[in-house]
Amino acid sequence: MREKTKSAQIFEAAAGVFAEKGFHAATVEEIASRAGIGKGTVYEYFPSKEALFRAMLKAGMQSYLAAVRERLKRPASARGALEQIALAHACFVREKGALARLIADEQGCLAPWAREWVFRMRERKLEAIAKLIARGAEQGEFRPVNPRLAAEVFLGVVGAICLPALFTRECASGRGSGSPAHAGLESRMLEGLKIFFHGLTK
Amino acid sequence: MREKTKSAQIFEAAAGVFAEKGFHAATVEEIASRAGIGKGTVYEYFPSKEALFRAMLKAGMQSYLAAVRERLKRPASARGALEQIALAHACFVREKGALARLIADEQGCLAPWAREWVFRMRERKLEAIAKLIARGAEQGEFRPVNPRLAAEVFLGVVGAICLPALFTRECASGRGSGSPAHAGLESRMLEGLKIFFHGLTK
Amino acid sequence: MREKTKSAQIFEAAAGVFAEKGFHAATVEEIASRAGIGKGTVYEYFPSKEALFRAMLKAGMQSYLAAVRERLKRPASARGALEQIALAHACFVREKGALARLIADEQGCLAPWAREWVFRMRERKLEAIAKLIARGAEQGEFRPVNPRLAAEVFLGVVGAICLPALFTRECASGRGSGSPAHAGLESRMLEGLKIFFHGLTK
Amino acid sequence: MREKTKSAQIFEAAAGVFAEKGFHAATVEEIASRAGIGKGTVYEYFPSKEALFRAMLKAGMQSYLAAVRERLKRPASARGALEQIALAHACFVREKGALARLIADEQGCLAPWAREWVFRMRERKLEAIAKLIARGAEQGEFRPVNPRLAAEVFLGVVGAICLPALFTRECASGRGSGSPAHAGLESRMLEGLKIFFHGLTK
DNA sequence: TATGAATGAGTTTTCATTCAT
DNA sequence: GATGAATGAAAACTCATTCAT
Repeated sequence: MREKTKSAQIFEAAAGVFAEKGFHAATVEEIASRAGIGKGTVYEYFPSKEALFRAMLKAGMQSYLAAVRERLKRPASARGALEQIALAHACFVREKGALARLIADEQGCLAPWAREWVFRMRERKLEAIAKLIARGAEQGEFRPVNPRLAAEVFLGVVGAICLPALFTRECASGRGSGSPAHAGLESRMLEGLKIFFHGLTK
Repeated sequence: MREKTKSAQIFEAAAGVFAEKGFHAATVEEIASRAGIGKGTVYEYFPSKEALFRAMLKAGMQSYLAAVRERLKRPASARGALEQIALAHACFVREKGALARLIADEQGCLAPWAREWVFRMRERKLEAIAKLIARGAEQGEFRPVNPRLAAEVFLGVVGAICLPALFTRECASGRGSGSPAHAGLESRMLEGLKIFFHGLTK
Repeated sequence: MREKTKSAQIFEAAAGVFAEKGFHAATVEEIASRAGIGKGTVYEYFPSKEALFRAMLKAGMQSYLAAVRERLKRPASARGALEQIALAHACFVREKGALARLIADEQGCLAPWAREWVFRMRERKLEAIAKLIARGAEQGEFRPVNPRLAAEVFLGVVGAICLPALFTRECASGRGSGSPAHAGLESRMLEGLKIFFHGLTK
Repeated sequence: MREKTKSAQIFEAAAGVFAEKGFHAATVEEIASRAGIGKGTVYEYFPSKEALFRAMLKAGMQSYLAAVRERLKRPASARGALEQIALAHACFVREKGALARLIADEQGCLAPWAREWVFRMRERKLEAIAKLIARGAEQGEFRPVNPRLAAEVFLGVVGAICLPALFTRECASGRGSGSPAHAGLESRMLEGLKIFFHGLTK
């Protein structure tokens, strides 16, 4: 009766190592040893280092999206919805720092194919957020702005607020809640967003 | 009478290759061949691949800072100063795409030491910007806000606006001015900043 | 009531895989799966891959020798005896193509120890055949020749006639009788031997 | 002023190791060390172990064919031509034992692609020899026989005569002339062929 | 000074073998 | 007995670095 599947164990170790070292500098050996298994065992679950990386990114992105969707279930104003997205982002960063550095981090220095994949993900997020902002503008909640541009600004703000938390070493240990960089991440997020929303108001 | 010193030639080639492939996937051989010199020659100028990387980052950062300082020479309002910083950033991205992806890009997945170095650079920038914002608030130009937080938001906005330009392939070729992603980078920057400044006003 | 013992099952699968891939490229996993058993089970019957290979060669050689002896039971002229040997060889190739490629094939590129073993087997065959030829010469059936040399020539002829059948893919499937390369193997053998016997006559 | 090119050095070492161990069991490290160079150097000349193997086979086959053609320059009777072919074969075996085991040896246990390549080479040889035999029959030199079958028999005889020389360890050392297995290889070849030619006569 | 051929440490990947179930 | 998940030794291959020219 193990709590985690072997795949999940490997994912977690891989996220940590890949985030710390980057794809090329990470070694399968270190991933395996951090997962507490033998090197060969990794290859029982993933056909190659790259496949492991892709699978981990994909799973991570799905869990990220699931967290966002969960928070958007209840209807809310445009501002409320955007705040929920931002808080989901902060929460993801706080709880899965290592993964977040690879996924939520929009600008990772990855292999070209990974960069493109991450970029496409970002485009999808931008579209959804731009739609929210456009709706907010139509309904008089925001002043009229270029929704696409405002969406980019929004993601920039959210990312910037989380950045310090991504640089701390403790991220990797999973439960970074005690780290000073994480302290009040959500409240700093809300306060930072106030500037953004103030910029969209009236 | 060469236009560029050998070091500068190597820096330029290195920036391109490092930005495209990342530190580990980049090979000294490709850097040398792109610089039009022999592999061994690189080692006449830099003792190791890592030393070349550090030196290139440092030189790049210095040219970045010089560009910013140049734009801040003439006295200006706080908003004017921040706009100049943002435009310098955009200009740097447009002209040295590859380098920018490594330097201006705050979140690169680099080796730990490089990440820390980049992080410290960011801290210095944040301090300077926070000071500008605090001054603007004191002088009634902005409403009172947490200057440090606002500075983070500012960098987030500036970075987000430049991001699409950093993803385009043409960056590497040095003169990316024709690329659609670069078109109107400065005007998009100013428009994006309007939201930010609106958020700081009244 | 299984028709075949587990060992025989494994032998058959092993012969196929070893013949197709060679000793080193063959994997225990594929042998097991082709035998329809689990990988670990192979090790219940053979202590190692190499032991399995040796045992399979040995068993194969025994069945080859048994087939030859069976055909030599009834007294015959020297020519008749040699023809029976050749036909036994052809028959073995036709029915156990994969094994034949490993055993009857005198020149396999095997591990050194296997090569020596195969070579010793060949020496024994040569001795027996040389004796037959010498007897034939004594009794006036053949003209006087160097019996050892003639025996080598005999084996060369027999092997050459069978060669095309050893290269066909269908060998592995066990019952290759339908293959064009096998069609008339025995009659081609007898016709080829006519040249040989003509060379020994008068 | 080296006597041999680096490629030739590697070819020679590779032929020895591949012949002794087979393709899969041979290691690049051993080939390199036998060639007296570093492991990495092999990869400066050949992109992969397999490429080295193919190149070595091809070069070896060309030198084999060149040796045969050289001996067929002067016009000769069909028998004379066949004898020259056989002697070229014997000579090749004596001088390049290791390579011969891979090339002249018709039945090597190689990777499938290599097996097919060797088989096609054999087919070409068979055609040429069959033509010689057919011509000899037309001109009354030989009695009428199936030329294709007779060619197969011829190759079988030639191969069988050389076989003992291929099994000796000294082959690899290049100049195996002192080995007992090589002693009188040519004279044994001619004597063995007498049986064959006697079989074709009258 | 500039070069690139040579090198071997380090990485990914495979697979024979073990052993708990 | 039978199994297959787990393992790590071993092998192909890459590339930073050296050094003779």
